[in-house]
Amino acid sequence: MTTAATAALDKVLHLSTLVSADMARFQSESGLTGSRIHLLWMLGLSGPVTQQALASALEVSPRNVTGLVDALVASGHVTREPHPHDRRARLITPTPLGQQTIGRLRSDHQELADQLFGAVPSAQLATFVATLEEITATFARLMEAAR
Amino acid sequence: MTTAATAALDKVLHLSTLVSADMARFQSESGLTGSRIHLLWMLGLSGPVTQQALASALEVSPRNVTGLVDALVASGHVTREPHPHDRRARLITPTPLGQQTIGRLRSDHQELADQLFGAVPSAQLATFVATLEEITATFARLMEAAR
DNA sequence: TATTGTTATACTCTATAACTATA
DNA sequence: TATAGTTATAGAGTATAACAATA
Repeated sequence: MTTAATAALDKVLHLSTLVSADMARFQSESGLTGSRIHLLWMLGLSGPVTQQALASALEVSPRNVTGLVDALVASGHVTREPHPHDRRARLITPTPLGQQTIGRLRSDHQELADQLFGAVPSAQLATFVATLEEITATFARLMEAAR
Repeated sequence: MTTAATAALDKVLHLSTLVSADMARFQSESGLTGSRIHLLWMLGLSGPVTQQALASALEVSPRNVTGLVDALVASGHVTREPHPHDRRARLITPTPLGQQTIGRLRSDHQELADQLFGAVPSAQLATFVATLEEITATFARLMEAAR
């Protein structure tokens, strides 16, 4: 028998799958991969940063960032510039093409959000968001306890 | 400015991230990878099937399934048996170890669902699920229209 | 002819370990 | 000594194309 709780979790996972599929469309249109898009997104949030900072933000090894940045330099989305105060480090900065891509990521994200939630009455949306916040907080507590 | 809609979408994505992190725990405990777990999960839903069927269910190439099944045979989770009616095909069947893993996947899934949603009042949960269904349906329509 | 699965080849993401240059 | 990044090496997932066996 399927409980109401498992049905709810399954629906959350299903929506995640759909959102991932939507992201795949952006990937094929832009010629970028998911990991490179993720890096660009983070770079858009932070502004120019070192590779170390990207490795922390993406929760990935420094070596991995080297590869992703190599690819984004080759495709013209970012530059590796000398760090002004630390000659060991490099500043990763979006090029105009990179900035344009980040802008499209943001507008697509906003557009998707509006399309999905625009028709939901605000009281219902408030309950939805409050529930999400509750279960996310519960989850964080569970993972904390399991650690 | 962040709209209510983007805030809602961001929270959904955040929860997805947390669920993925939880899955990573199962992976390290079982020694399996995400893709192999996904295959086992599907195999549990379908019962013994051909690799073609798995490729369709996982939305992945037949070549990819060959590699995943190779690994799961090596780790003792599934067997490749001759198909009774079609000598081209192989039936992939979980071993006792595979069945036990599928069972743990299911019980962990159920337990997680209960932990997350168990404390949510049923009226609130109903609104939550109804909202999820609405936006999922909206999404399906959008993707259909874009195709 | 069409389908099932495999071999061949290649790209991407990912990690750890050893190393260089700098702090 | 510690940190930033790269080179070396390796494993896993993924794809396409060519091929063999069978339908």
